[in-house]
Amino acid sequence: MTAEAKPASPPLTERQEARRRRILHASAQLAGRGGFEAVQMREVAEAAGVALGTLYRYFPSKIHLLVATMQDQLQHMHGTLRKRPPAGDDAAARVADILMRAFRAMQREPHLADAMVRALTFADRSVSPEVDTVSRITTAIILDSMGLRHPTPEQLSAVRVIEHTWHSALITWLSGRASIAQVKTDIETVCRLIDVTTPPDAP
Amino acid sequence: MTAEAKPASPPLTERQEARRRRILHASAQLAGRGGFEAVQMREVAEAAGVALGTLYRYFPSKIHLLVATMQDQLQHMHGTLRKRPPAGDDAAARVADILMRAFRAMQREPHLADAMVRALTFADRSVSPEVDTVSRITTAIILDSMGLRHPTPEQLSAVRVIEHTWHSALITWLSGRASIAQVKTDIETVCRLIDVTTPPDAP
DNA sequence: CGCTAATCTAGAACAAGTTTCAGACCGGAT
DNA sequence: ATCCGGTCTGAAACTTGTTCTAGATTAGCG
Repeated sequence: MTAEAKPASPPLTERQEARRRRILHASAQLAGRGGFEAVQMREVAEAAGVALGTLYRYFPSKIHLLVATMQDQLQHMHGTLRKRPPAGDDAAARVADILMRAFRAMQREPHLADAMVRALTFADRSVSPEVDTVSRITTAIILDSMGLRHPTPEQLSAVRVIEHTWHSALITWLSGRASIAQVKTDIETVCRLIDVTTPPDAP
Repeated sequence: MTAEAKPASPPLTERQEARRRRILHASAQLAGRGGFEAVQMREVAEAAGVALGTLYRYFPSKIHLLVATMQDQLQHMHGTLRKRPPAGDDAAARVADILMRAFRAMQREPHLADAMVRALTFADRSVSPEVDTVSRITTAIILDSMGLRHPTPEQLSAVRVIEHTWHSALITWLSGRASIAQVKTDIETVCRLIDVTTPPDAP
């Protein structure tokens, strides 16, 4: 089980799977230049070689599309990050390391990051399931880097707060209201919560 | 100096000030039912008794309008909160108390909160100055509740992270992905950072 | 193969944010 | 009081997300 898991609605045919993939590719491509506003549904449809109506059948809104794009990219990143274990003595340092690595990946594609993160935080209730999936993947990445199999409720709270900070810090960076250094500080600051919530022992 | 301070662009005439106020009132009114999508520029203009073009002269986009609405509401809230001092022994408890009080205010007007917070996190670079103003007011509220006149850089970092958590937790609540209890936990968790960054002394 | 339901395409149509424009109006300088 | 530049109005136009429709294609099945 390689961390996939679709809601297993109707199983897609090969051609459909290919269409879906073309759409996601076009979405990421367009987002890569131009960011959120450059992802125009008509253009996505054309670039994916698909009719507008079909695009909407696969992704019921632009937000759905971009959140799905984020799922896709996150999955990639999870794989990439997993290859090299995070550096750092304690859990806090390792989480900070992973998040900074992820942040550097975002810096390489700021427009893409913009489109995905803006969509994520703008999503309303109709996109909750998909956003939740993104959240689960993010949680998995963080817990992974902590090397925890059975986190305590307290630690899970800390992880939730770390995710909040991560998203919000990204937003402030993307909108030019915080520097890269600022984001780094914020991440390191919030990671201290892990120490607070991870009491004694631990070599 | 009661925490006002406009960028002092051209000073507005009385009638203009009145228009601006009517617009903000209409915006809050419409947001109060229906949330973000219920704030339609044509309707705001009509409700404010102003031409569409004029609305756009005062607020260059729907996002600008809603962020300005948030500034307005926050200012109110700052005043209200200031009246009764926050309860709690240490700074962390007081901050958590203030934020929970603010959160309860949001619960009374969830649609309005939705419109304002969604606009805030969706805002792009063109709205940075206005969003920054909101951020400054929020910071002021938090520092106020801590009773700090000269916060250390470390404490400021903690406050930044608290603001990140505050916004992001609100978002997850508004989009139905987190319960009220969850938000409470998140706030209390992040407020622990204040203890961590406020070393010895302090009765 | 031939049928049927589901899916896909092309394109029009609609909704709401934003822009534009001609003319009416307002406030300050002469 | 008159004139001028900036402001406001009303209305149309434009853009992009979303919906709808009629007809072509496809997938699965007897």
